[in-house]
Amino acid sequence: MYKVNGKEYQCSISIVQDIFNDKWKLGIIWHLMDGAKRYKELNEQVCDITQKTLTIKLRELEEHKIIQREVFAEIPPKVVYSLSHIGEKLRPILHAMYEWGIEYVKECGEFKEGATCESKLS
Amino acid sequence: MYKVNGKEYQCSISIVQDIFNDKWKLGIIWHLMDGAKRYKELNEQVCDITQKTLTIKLRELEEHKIIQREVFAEIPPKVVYSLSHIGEKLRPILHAMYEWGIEYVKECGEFKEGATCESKLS
DNA sequence: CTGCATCCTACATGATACTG
DNA sequence: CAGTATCATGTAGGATGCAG
Repeated sequence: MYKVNGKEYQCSISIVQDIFNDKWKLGIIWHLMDGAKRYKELNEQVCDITQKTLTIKLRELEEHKIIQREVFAEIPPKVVYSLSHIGEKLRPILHAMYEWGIEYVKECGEFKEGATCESKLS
Repeated sequence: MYKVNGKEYQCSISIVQDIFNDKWKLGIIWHLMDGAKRYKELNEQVCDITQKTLTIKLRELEEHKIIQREVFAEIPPKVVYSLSHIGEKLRPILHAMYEWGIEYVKECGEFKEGATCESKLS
């Protein structure tokens, strides 16, 4: 039995399931793997996400301590988000997911030209 | 640009996001990593899932070719589910998620006795 | 630029009962 | 045993406008 963020889980895999059970968090983390980014950059790079949803998801990731939020006292405002220590440890998992996706397309789908999302496999 | 299962994706990571964006699929796959299992076994082992939802998720995983469904012509009925070739390739990813979950609890949560879900890290 | 406040809807999931 | 059939519900997410 594990207890995190006020919830109880039977298995550590269900923690991961629960945290990432939405449409956006993986994509946000994926883009933060480039390095720290501003709100607007994320808004542009995470395809089709609305401002409202981006804000909510960033807050959730921050509460879960997977990302950090840094505010600069400037005009106009500047806020930068980056992966935390534990967030950084997601990197190999996201890489593996990325590669699995490629494999999956090879077996079950089609590949088209013009993929816009570079691999981040530095 | 990728096209799988009738949908288009900008990035292979979004394929993975889309496929596993629900409350149950990771858990189902996790339990199938033990080996092939019957409907009832899954119903018991995937905590708190209802029959209706289990059926829906198994159908989706089958459509996506991540699991296989095998029917035995017996009375009473016997149906067995198992990971497909591409499904098997999720194994290291789930393992990594499991371990990340442990790390996450160490940093951000509490550990209690009585975790019921063995690690499957044979 | 970085948000928040509303309003709204679709869909994922749950509860329960039933069947070949 | 392995599912369907109904009914009900919460909430994630979208659209839009406003604010410091």
